[in-house]
Amino acid sequence: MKNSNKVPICGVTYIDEKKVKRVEKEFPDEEAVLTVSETLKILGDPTRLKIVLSLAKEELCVCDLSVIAGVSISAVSHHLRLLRAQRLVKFRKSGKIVYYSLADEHMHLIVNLTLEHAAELRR
Amino acid sequence: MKNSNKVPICGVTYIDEKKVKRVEKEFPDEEAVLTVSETLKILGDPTRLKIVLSLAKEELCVCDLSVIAGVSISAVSHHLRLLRAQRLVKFRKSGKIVYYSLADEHMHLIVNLTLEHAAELRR
DNA sequence: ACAACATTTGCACACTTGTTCAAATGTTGC
DNA sequence: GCAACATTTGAACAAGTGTGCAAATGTTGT
Repeated sequence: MKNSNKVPICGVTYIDEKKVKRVEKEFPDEEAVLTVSETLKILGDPTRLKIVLSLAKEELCVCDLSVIAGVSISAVSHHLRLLRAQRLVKFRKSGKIVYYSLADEHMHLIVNLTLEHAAELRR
Repeated sequence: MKNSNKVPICGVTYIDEKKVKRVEKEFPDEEAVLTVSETLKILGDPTRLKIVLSLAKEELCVCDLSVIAGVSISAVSHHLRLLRAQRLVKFRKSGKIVYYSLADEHMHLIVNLTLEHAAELRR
């Protein structure tokens, strides 16, 4: 951001300071923005989205997820690590096999809303 | 995907084919998955999320967005191009100034849901 | 036509990301 | 203990991304 050192930033005449202040007044703090954007970024990958969409229907092991998502088991595992880190999925171990499932109900809602949005765009 | 050429993929004993088939049965088609993940990816950047959060409250010009988001006007403009391409925002021109706003109501919902999810994690 | 200004665009560069391969870890049954 | 297997992890690499700078575009008022 070079502009902030210079005056005027844009022609001061055109900046609507009232609007800016109004927006900034109840803006989520930096941390919240980062958390949310991180979550959305995690979902913003086709492979991970497939994983999440699958888990929205069934509890599945890594191996089965690999088949559905169409990538290697290793790749799935890497993605699951990210999903776990953001607490979007949970898992339980049963011997060698690890079963994953969605962490909470928010995930379903978010995904479904975005599907609706996509559907609307195609009309 | 190297595994798909080899048999068995995992120990055939452990793959639950029924589950896999069940999930694949009504899976969104590839195109839908790509569209949705693309939308989420777009929102999955702190700067763009700030832009969207701002526009959720006020119609704003590029210059004001630059101040709120804390990046250069150029950067904001680049981001707005992406947001426009995904039809997440719309705009109107008034002389030199271009005013941006959110494209539809889905955006509000998606963002708010994710904020809720974030809030829940912090409890 | 010109100067002033908001916005956009092309380029460059550091940085991030998704993937695979190979090796490591952990678990089961012999 | 050992072999078999599911999963995880680390390294490496190509491809993608966010940013600022500088130049281009478009608009207004003189």
